Amino acid sequence: MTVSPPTDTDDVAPAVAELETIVSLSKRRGFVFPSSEIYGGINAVWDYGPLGVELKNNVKRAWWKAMVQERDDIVGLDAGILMAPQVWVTSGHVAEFSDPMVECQTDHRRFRVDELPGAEDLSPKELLDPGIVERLGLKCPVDGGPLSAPRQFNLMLKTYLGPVEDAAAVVYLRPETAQGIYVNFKNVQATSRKKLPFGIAQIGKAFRNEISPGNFVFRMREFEQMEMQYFVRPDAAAQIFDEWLPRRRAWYERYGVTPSRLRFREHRPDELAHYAKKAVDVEYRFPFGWKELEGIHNRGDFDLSNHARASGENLEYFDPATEEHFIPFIVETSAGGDRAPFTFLIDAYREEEVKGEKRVSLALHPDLAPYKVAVLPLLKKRPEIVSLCRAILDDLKRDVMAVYDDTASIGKLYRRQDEIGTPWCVTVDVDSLEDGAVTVRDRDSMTQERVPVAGVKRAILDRMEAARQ
RNA sequence: GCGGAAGUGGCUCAGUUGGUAGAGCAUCACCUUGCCAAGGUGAGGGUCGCGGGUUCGAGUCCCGUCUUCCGCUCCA
Repeated sequence: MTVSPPTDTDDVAPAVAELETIVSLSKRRGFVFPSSEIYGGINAVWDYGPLGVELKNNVKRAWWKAMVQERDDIVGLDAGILMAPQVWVTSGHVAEFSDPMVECQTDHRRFRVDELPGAEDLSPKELLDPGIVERLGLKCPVDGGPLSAPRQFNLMLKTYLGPVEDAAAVVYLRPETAQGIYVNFKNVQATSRKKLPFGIAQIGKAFRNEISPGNFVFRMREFEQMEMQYFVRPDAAAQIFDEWLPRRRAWYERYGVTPSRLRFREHRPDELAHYAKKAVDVEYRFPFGWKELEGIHNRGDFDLSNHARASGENLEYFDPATEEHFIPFIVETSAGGDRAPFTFLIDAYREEEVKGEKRVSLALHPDLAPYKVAVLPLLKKRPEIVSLCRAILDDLKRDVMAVYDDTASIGKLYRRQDEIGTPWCVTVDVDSLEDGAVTVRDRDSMTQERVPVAGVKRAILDRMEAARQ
């Protein structure tokens, strides 16, 4: 599998819009708000508004559909955010996510103490010794400047389990959802009776004390992951890894992301995470550069072997075909549950000039759009028209997200729906009262079609089905 | 965490040498219009991020703090 070279200057596919434009639209129309805004906000946490939660739920549903519903080799799981503390020792996160670091006083670069020349063999206690810098004469490896005393950086969030704040009850908020899948491997395999290769899918919150959060919802301290852990024979891992790359890229394209704004990037050996044998990112051309949307990793037997060793449980799989016992390898696809909706939102953004006015529309895939259809009266003064609208709306609502609006002229009502990505509008006019038909207007083609009132829902559902082809 | 910039109605911004806040758009009501952001009248909405200080008086000056953006560092 060939992947693109890791450059950030590759600009064959410029971003759709400035980040501020997207943030502004999100706030204005109720997709995303800063958390706790009336108190000045809280760093790196964002809240989804009425439209945002619909978009995000639709994205999660689309992912689940592709992973679980449409495949018979993957099953779902919803594990707890809180786990036994030992899980994070075994996973390597306690060691890898927690580093004593020093900062250069002159150029403000930061370094892990255990990577400084002369400090490689220090014990964990010595690494945090406030006098260690002076005692060993440590200097900034870049400019030779003086270094601060070591400080502990811990990327995992902690809380207390139980009513008493006792050190013994400290637990972590999971920094990744994957471990919930690994510790349930035996339970899921036994009850689902799946044979290798098979996968476990999970969507849920994870928490990290990011050093540099930012870029809107791109890097948050509380975020959602959509992960699928695929358990395979060790000798099949490399090939199965390669098969997942195009599959995952195709998923983004299936829901409308422009192909030229997607690329693969393979991690260099020196940037691999502590658990990974091989890693390829699916990247998107965000307004702030090419950034990771999703990581596809070959984790080998790192996780299951360590959990087997630390817990004493036998986590081997018995292959009835070859009568072998072995620890499966894991190929994971780990997608951002906030980055994905963010990407679909950005890539759907359209701007055009109409009579000197800027017209904004979101070309969201119908499966992702917050509302599938808006029911609009051409003339709200006629009570028969409004009540016909209501009847049509009530019928549509039983199957799809639908909305009614009559607080502006018809042109403006259309524009509002365009701006939030509603693919279809149903318009009731005076003629509807005579001929029993209404207008169905399509956002992207700007075409209109007369449809009998009794066939409106069928027409919308047919269009949704057609959009999935 | 360091350096730089910025925080004024939902959004985008103006606010002159300090004299207790405005515009456009948006929202709502009524009138008008009746298939792609038309027009008119009116209304609601801001203790100017937060706290403190200087001053007779602070959106304007000073200090602190929080948040956002850019760069560095780090990271999925």
